[in-house]
Amino acid sequence: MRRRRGADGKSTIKDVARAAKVAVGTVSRVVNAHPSVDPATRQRVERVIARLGYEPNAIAQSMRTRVTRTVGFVVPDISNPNWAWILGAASRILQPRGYTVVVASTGGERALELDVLGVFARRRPDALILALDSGDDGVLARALRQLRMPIVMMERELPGPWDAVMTDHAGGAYTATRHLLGLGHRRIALITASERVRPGAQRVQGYTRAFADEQLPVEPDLLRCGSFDPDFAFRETSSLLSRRDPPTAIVAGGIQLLAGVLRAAGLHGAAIPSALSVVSCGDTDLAQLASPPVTVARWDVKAIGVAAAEAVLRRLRGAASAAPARVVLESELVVRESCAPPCARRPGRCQARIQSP
Amino acid sequence: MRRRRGADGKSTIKDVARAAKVAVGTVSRVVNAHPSVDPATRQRVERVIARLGYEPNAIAQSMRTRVTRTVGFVVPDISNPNWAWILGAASRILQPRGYTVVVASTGGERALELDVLGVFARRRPDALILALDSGDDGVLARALRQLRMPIVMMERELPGPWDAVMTDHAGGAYTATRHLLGLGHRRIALITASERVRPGAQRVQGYTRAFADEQLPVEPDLLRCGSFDPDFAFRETSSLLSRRDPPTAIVAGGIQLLAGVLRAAGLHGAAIPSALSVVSCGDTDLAQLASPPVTVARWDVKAIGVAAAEAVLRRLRGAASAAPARVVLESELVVRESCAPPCARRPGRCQARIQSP
DNA sequence: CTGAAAGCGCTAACAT
DNA sequence: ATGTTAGCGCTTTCAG
Repeated sequence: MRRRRGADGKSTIKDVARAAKVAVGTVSRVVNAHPSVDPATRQRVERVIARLGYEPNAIAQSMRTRVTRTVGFVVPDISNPNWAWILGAASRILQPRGYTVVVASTGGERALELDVLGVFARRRPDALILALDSGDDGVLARALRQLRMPIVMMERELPGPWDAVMTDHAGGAYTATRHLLGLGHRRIALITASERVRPGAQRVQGYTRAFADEQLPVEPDLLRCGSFDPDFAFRETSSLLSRRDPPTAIVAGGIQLLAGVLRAAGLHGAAIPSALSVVSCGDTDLAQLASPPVTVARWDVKAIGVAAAEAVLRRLRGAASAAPARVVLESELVVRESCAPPCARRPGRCQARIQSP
Repeated sequence: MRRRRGADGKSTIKDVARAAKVAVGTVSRVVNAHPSVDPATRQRVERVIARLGYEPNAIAQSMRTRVTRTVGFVVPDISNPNWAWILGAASRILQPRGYTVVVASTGGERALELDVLGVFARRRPDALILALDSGDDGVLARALRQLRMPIVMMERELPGPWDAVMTDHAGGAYTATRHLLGLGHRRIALITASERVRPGAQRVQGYTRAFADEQLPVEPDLLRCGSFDPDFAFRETSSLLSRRDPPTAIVAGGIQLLAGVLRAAGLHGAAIPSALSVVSCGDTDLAQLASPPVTVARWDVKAIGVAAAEAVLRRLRGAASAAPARVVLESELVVRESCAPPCARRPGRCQARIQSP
């Protein structure tokens, strides 16, 4: 079986054309399902394609057409289940439409974020879905604009002409805090991400508003903003529980933080909810199956991915210059058993069973 | 500032050459850090590049050089934390080396797997890291071979000339089962993935071997192979606990399965470990923080990603035709508090505290 | 050290 | 309906 092939051993459109005794244009037409091809010719070409195992070279196609049918996905850490779920949801929509997802993690570090934008400037995906962490001094926004491709921001607020999909984390933290306030708690700690990233800032805002509503003061030391790392939550919880007047309740302001809070609470022997009430922002197996099950402010994580993918498709289908869309997902409180009224004496140490009559 | 640009508004190597008054070849040389460029010329070109915001078009580069600096990553479900961790670990190695990871989920469905392989046949990544689920009738293996690129299989055993990295799940299940057997359990259930995928098959094998070692018979109905979906574990656990002679212990043979097992056990009021002992294959926050903490057979999930990435790099660095490497990671038992000797009477219902002297 | 030119594999006119 | 051909943007000889 004679056939000439490219250096990598794959046959090219030329090989097919030669073997089928047609011009390359014709092969291109059958590959792209162009209507004006004689059925007989089409069949002959298709047979040759099958015989040679010809696969159109997407690189060459992209070079010609200037579209890669590729969507970049940039997040701080793709190992984080939050982003993994979102990626999964987005790719479940994009993949069947012929788009391939190209991922990159930034570690939330500015330098890497810039690097990654550079990579995508060179690779020319058709669109970008991203969550950038480093604050904006205009450099990032400019870099994004230079990309000249549809961009969808996730859970972040970087001013610019791009679509954005996010969760009302302020609302989530607000409801969580109110719930605790309503139970009679006053020393409520909030552990969450740095205020420089939207979810962190939003939660602080919701928390603060809940206190303001009751005309109650916020104690600054009870606000622990730093990162989404469970170890951060562990350290902060330990530190909080070691205070002379430990908080009677903690809001874990991030999907991954609950694990750190529970671990530290366990180590400190702080019984939940008798000695310490806990609310988590973000529902997980852990929140549902912990003892007791943890009250959470939950939202539809995957919906972020779905909305982002749909925004991308909308742009790519021609609404390229429509006004930036902005979708905000609601957060809802699910009351479980991790919250109780605060213990009056020996705050943070009391044992509910012992104290009850 | 005059400058001609491509249709997408990006300047090309030609624009740079024109503006710097050099030939495109020279621009190419400075971009690729070729040594033989006069320093003065280099500087002039670099300035123009900065001024025009020129970014080499990776598509065109790939077309010429036939390398994409891209690695495909194919798994059943990228939302699954197991794969997300592995992807994270792999990309943490690949990204700094200039490789971009392209992901695709297959849902474990044959048709999609074939689709995805087709996509990658066209996109021409430099290598592929994958976990295929559908059994092999030779079609898949042939498709992979036609790809003519380095391939690394993860957690799967598909015969062929590719590297493989996997975990000794048989060993994990064996140790877990022995542990239970040693405690005196005899009716031990195993819930795991379908036997058609390696982790499922391996766990059944380890479990069976543990019984064989003790010359004990395996009761087939206690083997529940089906999927890695927590809902599957939930259903099977419910079904098992509804038996007239429910198992006294359950091995959750998959990282995600523990959640389903615990949920069902909770609903059935089966206290752990007094009424039901539980071992999980795969360590998680849930296993560590459940009450009681769950004994697990654990292994280093990320190491799979690291090993896969390293295998890819090794091939890409020239060891293209070395014999297929095969790395097997060990699994280790971490005893926590979810296992106790089986309850003698009223199996599956007794309360440990009531029975102890 | 630098310029000129030949393609990489494909699509999309433009002819016929 | 099909053949021909001009590039897409880049790298890489090959001359000079």
